[in-house]
Amino acid sequence: MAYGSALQCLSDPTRREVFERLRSGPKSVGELARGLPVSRPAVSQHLKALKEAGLVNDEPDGARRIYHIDPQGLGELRRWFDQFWDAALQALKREVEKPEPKGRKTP
Amino acid sequence: MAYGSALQCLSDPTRREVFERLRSGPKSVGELARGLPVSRPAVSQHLKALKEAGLVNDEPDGARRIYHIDPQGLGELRRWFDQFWDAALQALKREVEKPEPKGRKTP
DNA sequence: CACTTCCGTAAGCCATGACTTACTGTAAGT
DNA sequence: ACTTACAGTAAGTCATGGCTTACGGAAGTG
Repeated sequence: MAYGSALQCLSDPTRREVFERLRSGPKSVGELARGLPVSRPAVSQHLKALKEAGLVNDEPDGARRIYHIDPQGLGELRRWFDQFWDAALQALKREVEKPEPKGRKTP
Repeated sequence: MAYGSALQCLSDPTRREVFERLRSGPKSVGELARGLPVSRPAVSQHLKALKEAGLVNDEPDGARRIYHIDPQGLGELRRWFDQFWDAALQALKREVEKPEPKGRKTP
């Protein structure tokens, strides 16, 4: 159940902001921290959490580290999420096909 | 940005368990609390949070209240999530189509 | 070899929130 | 009307975790 840690990661607004910034492409830590209302070490800690959740990955580039979104964790999240999506669609379908057997709600 | 509160809701394991139990169909509060390692008031508080996030809805049934999954919040979450999914697919596609223009990483 | 830049880690502070018990309210049964 | 079952709210406790500053290490530049 890796989607648990992934969801917990994305629950924090700052961490979500970091993750969203990676959507436009790979970036370094300093690049990600620039403009954020928190310190750079904070961003490092967030990236560590995101990496352990399988949401991002990194590769060294000289003295810097380039982070990018990892499809791995994203895929697990999507699979878990689709279960509810399918269930909701089926429930909605049942709701529509059932024309109030007893009693009207909008008389 | 309603997906923010939705993600925060689903970050808690207990709240996630409640939400997952609703996947098999609408249930009452006591029914949801039965078997969970927390008290019934705790489940009530979780349901309140889930409702404010647009993830569940409820309707009275005598002295009970029946909760069910709300497609509303689920849809917003999915739209937000698909942005990353698409971005990840495009990035993966670029990665595959790019045969190392300069320098080999695995010589 | 200094010096700078970039980054991760450690320690500590403090707000957030998940849980409990106790209470109130509402609906159904007798 | 009394009693029982169901559910939401209030108040208070306590752990989790997000942030800061301070430090240490590794890689480029003069």
